[in-house]
Amino acid sequence: MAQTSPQYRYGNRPTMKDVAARAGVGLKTVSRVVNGEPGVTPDTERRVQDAITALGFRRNDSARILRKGRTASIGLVLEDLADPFYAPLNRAVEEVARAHGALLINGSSAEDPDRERELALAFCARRVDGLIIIPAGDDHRYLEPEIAAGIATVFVDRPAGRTAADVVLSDSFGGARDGVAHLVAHGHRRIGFIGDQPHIHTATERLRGYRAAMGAAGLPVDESWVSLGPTAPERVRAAAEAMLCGPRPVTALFAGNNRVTVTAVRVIAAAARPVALVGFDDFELADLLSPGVTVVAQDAARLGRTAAERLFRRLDGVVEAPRRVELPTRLIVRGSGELPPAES
Amino acid sequence: MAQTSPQYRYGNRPTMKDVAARAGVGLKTVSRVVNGEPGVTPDTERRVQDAITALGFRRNDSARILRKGRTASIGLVLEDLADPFYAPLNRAVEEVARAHGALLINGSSAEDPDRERELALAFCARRVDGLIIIPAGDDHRYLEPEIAAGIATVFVDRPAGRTAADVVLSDSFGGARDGVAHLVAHGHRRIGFIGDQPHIHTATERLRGYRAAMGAAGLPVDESWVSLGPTAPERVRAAAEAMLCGPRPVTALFAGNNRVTVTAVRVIAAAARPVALVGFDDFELADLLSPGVTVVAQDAARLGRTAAERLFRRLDGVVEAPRRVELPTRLIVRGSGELPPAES
DNA sequence: TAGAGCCTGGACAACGTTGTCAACTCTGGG
DNA sequence: CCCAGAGTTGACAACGTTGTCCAGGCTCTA
Repeated sequence: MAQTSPQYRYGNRPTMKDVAARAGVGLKTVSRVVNGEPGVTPDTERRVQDAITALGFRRNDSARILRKGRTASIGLVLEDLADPFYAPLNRAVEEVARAHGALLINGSSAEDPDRERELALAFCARRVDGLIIIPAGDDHRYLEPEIAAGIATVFVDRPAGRTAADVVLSDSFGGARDGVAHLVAHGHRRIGFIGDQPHIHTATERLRGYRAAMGAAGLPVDESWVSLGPTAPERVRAAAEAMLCGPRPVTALFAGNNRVTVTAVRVIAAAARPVALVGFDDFELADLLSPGVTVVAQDAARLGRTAAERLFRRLDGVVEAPRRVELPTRLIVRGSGELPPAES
Repeated sequence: MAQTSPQYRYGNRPTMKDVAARAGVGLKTVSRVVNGEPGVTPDTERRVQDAITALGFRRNDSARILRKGRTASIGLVLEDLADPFYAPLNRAVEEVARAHGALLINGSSAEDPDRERELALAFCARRVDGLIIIPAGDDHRYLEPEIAAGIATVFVDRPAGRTAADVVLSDSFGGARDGVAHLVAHGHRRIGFIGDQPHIHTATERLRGYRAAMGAAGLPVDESWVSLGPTAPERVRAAAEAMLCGPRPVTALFAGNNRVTVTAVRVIAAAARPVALVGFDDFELADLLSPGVTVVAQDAARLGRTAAERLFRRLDGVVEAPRRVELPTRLIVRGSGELPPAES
């Protein structure tokens, strides 16, 4: 059949009514064809299909959602879409969503609790079926009406604040403890810790791991060896340099996350004497630096996948108490942690 | 006022009607309060607000969208959310969207034209106001009804196929030409080119730049020095090793994108003799490898920002012919390109 | 040939919101 | 005391879809 010239009306799209009129059938018949429902003769179906292509019709999902209740979409609030640690997590969530036929809406909180809240609630207004949140704030009571109303919610990477909900975490404490123990095992006695801001759960957990390892080895911790704060390069650089040049200089550094590690590598590369380093989070090419950077690796993709699967299980109707899942970390030894201390 | 216990009904959220009933006002008055419209006495407003918090009401944006026509959301189809090159682009688009009060829906095409199409059309069904697409396929006529119906569309990183639309690109040809010329200037005569799959526009453009630089220097190109294909490490590794060990081994490599560069760095690090390298796309820590990797850098964030700004300009009603914007690249010299050829 | 049952198709209400418009209340002036 | 005008408020339709339900035509059987 020759396709007649499409009759688009700008900003005024054809609806099922238009298609029905053109095909000379009823409204519901068009709906049936569009949704592949049974009960339409092949001939009628073809007439409808022709009308659809001729008019350039596309179903309006807003109306559909309004009618059906479910939106087949989930929202993801993370810290920074562009962070190399969160990007794979994002992708993993997307894959799981796709496998369940859902779309993904996402946004970066930039560590701002207000922005996190704003994003999460905007997603709720869109009536996403579920939410995955990497918390920036530490009070998530604002989500209670939403959760009660049926929006499944899973927190990742950091626990929710003041709210019972599913959480998927990495073992920050254990990972940091093992990483620091590795440095201790190689003879280091004065080890610095540079981490993220103290209100971030993973930052304090890792610091706790650091203290645990030091304590277990009977090593005192000079408070000038500990620095928490923003991961901006300038801040980290200043902190590292202070530790390396202070009155009681450290011989090794433990970096609290991937952003810190990257800056630490730069500082150490420029340092007068070799400094051992272990970083939390693996990163691309870590093995090609010299020495290769020893890291405590967490599996960001698995974190995302686990959270998303948990979310969809809830959406599928599984009812159980909120659970806390903790994924193990893995120490990847590459050399930078094995440097002997410059002095005993 | 004491807050009465919330009366959430699971899966059956309160609507404006419920709020109106509880506050003892009309439906429209609730709407006015929710949207901050004028013409409501402070007393009435407070009654409504109380009812809202008591019921845990949140406006249903699906219904709102249906009624208003505009969705205040845009869709972004990219190749891979987790790719370190696209992640900043993604973030930049998000920032611009946010500045315009729009949400971002996104998805990865994984270089699959069908998946690109599926995602883009799903976004259209959601009635996004605009689309930003990093094309995987080379035929975008499927979008014509959508564009005609008013969905603004901008293509980024690669041009649209068979459709007139705004495009924002990096200067792949010029960048590759300059990068290769840099190698030539350092005495290299036999230079390999490893790029992405031939159906990808940027891949062929960069190859064209390579050929142009070689031609301009009067250097013949042995076809065994050119390899296009998937950027999977195995494929790139095999290609690089073949070029380094072949009958006419190359003394330098030009890597067609960030994925290729990373693998090339690994191969070269393990090679018997030094091999010069220039890569397209900058990457983190490129300066800390030894030697530092010389790259042709494109500004992914700027690419995304430019595209998004263009999109919103169209959404603001600016009418003009589709335009092609080409952003310059920048050669960042770090050392790996300056290695002399092993032999003349 | 009548009756039962199936298949196809369509009329209509409902989802939750916003725009239109009319009605109402209150103030102040004549 | 009435009226104009301003300021509030609410009734109602509409947005585009889907679920429910019924009508009409057909086939099949007795």
